[in-house]
Parts: sequence; C-alpha cells; structure tokens
Amino acid sequence: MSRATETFEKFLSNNSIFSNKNILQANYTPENIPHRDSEIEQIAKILAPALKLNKPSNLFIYGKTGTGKTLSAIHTTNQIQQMAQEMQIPVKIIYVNCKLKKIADTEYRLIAQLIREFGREIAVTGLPTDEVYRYFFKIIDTRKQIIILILDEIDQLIKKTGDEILYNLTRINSELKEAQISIVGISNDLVFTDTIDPRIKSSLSEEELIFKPYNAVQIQEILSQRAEKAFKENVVSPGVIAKCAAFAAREHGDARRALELLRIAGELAEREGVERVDIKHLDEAEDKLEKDRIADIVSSQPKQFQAVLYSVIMLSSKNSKICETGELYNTYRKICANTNLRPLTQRRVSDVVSELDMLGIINARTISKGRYGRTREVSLAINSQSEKKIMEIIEREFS
DNA sequence: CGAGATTCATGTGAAGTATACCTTTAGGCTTAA
DNA sequence: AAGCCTAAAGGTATACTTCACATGAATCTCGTA
Repeated sequence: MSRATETFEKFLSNNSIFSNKNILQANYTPENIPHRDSEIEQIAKILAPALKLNKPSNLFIYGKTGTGKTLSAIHTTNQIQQMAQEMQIPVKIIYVNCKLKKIADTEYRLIAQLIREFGREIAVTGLPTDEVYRYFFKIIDTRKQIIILILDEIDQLIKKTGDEILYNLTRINSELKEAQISIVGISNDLVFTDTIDPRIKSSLSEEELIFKPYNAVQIQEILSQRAEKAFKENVVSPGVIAKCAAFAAREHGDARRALELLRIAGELAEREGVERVDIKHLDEAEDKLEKDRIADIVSSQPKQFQAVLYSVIMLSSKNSKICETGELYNTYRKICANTNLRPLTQRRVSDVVSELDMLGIINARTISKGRYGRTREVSLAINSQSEKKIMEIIEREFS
C-alpha cells in the first residue's frame, strides 16, 4: 500500500480525534458566549427597538482582536433576526468585513457589496458612487423594514479612504421613506475615532461599547467548553488547555487565537496519527498558526506587493535586518527586470510599503539621517520560519 | 563655540493618465404590417 | 414605422504616474566671544 493510500485509509476510517471540528473553526458561532453576558445584553438592549420596527441607535464596538466583538454582535443579531422572523417583522441583518481587499475596501465597493447582500448584481466599476447609493436606496426602500448593518473592522476602511463614507452612511436615514438603517461599527483600534470629524462621530456612535480582553482564567474556560464538544473524550492531555490559555493571555487575551491554536494542535496530532493532543503539538501549532496567518495575507496580495515584500526579505537577510527605501527600490527594480514585471514608480512603491506596514508584515518608520537625507527604515515583522514560507509562496506565484 | 543656513534622499499631497467598465444615444439594419 | 443591434460618445472608479513641494537632523558657515 502506498504512502498516500495509507493516509487516505486512515482519514476515511474516521477514527478522528475530533467529534466536531467546526466548533473550533474561526467562523463558528456558539449558542452561549461565556463572559460576555453583560455586553450581549447591552447590544440586545440597544438593538431591541428593531423588533418594534423602530430604528435602533447606532452602535460602536471597540476592543482588541479576539475579545468577542464580532461574535457577540453576530450572535445577538442572529437572535434578533430569529425573533423577527417569528413575529413577522421585517428586520434584515447585514454583516460586512471592511478589510477585505477588492470587496469592501472603498466607499463604492462597500455599497456595491451591500447591494450584493440583497441579492442584486452591480457593476464593479464605472457607475458614479451616487448612482450606487441611489440604487441601494431603491432596493431597501421598497418596504418598511429595519436594516442592521454590521461593519466589521471599519477602522481599516476609514484609515484608507477617509471619513466621508461615515458621513454618507449617517445621512442615509433622512433619505429613506420606508426603511431605516442602524449601523453597528466594530473597530479593533480604540483611538481611531480621534481622527474623524466630531459631528460624524457623535451621530455614528450614539452608543458605545468597549470589550475588555479576556483574562487567562476566562480564556481557559472558553477553551475547555469548546474543546469538550469539539474533541472526543480524553483526547486532550491535561495541561494543554491551560498552556493554550497562557499563550493567548500573553497576547492581550485573544480568544480567537487560542481557539485556532487548539484546533491546529488537534489537526497536527491527527495528522501524526496519535490519539492525544499534547503540549508538543501546541508548540508546533503556534508556529504553524503564525505561518498560516502570514501566508494567507501574502498570497492574497497583488503581485506588485509581493515583489516589494520579496525585496524586503532579500535585503533584510543580507544586511542586518534593516533596509532603507533607496536600496529597497533598487532591489525591487532588479526583481522586476528578472521576472518581467512592469516596475512601479518609487512614489507608488512608497505607498505599497506603507500598506504592507499597515498589514503588519513589515515595520517601516521614517527617519531623517540629517545631512544624508531622509528615508524609511524597513524591517520584517515576522520570524524566519514564516519568512521561508513567504519566499515559497512568492516564488510559486512568479514561476 | 553656537545659531542659523544648507543639504540630501526621500516622504507626501495634488493633479493627471490609463484602463476597465458603465449608460446613453444615434444610426443602421431588419422586419412586419 | 417599429424594433433591435451596434458603435460611438461621454461618464466614473481605481491603480498608477508625474510633478512639485515638504521634511528634519547632520553638517556647514560664519559671526562672535
């Protein structure tokens, strides 16, 4: 029997250590969310008027990643949707992640995406933005209804395109005759509203909610609760959950990360063919998680971005981890020449560097070297393992 | 010696361009009465 | 004459380029102690 068939056999024989792996998946919404009772209650209170066909206040939710913001918002709105359905009240919930490249990362694309959420098609470009708004109004204003619009990671969108979008969104309601829209903005950045127009801010965040990070004990509870359902009995070694929680607590209480860590540890154990998830798997998982996260980001970037990133890697491995924009651009030109890529101008590359910085793949800070001009010091924000993975991805992309 | 001017290499804002896609409109062709 | 197709005209969004000016500390300059 070949190696491959052996693997398949094992896979098919279904002696998986998971009983339901979905429970550990990032997009899974559990029925109860521990330690977020008061937050959920508040969200529910704020959004409850929807069930009487009144427009709920706009809501802004702040908190670091993995503190259950998105989860709580989706959970609560799901319940509202369900009740509304039973009571025959027209409430529509829309969830959009504003970070997604090419989907909702500009004003036009955001509104276009909203239209698609209503099952209509709309051109990806070419229409005036006003026209897209008008079309959106037309669709939703056909009947009396409450729309709850959840804009996840809205800070990313605002940082990139300015706060005009928010202004337009807030004035939507005055243009609607039948329908009403409430906006639930979710932001990882606690201070980003400092940069937006105060008038817009006040109308947008009629209500505010801050999610505090989980502490180690809470994360541990969350983990064991989910692990119990996700894994078969006696699969997870004692101590694994505790260590997993400790990892996460170290990272400002990021529960999503902890869950993912546990899932990957499980997958690794399973792939290895062992019956138990051990600490060892957890350590490997931490590695893999970081690698996967970055691999995801990198492979979703356009070629030009990858080429710039590749230059950064090449330079930082040669020099002492830090490179300057001048030599970075030269290296980039060389790579373009070698790969038949049309080189962008330095101006554009400068922006690309900024965007990669925003993505957290590289660090770039502008410094002045006095007499010798000014530049940006660019360094990789990732470990050498991920670095190799990135190289692989990019090299594959260019072959 | 120290205050101010100079300088460098690049950051950064604004405006312009290319591309891809949109709607509208006018003209030409077909068709049915 | 009405209907339909096509192509041109005129519009927008987005990614990128071009142009021009801004930045900011090391270095230079020059007056002064």
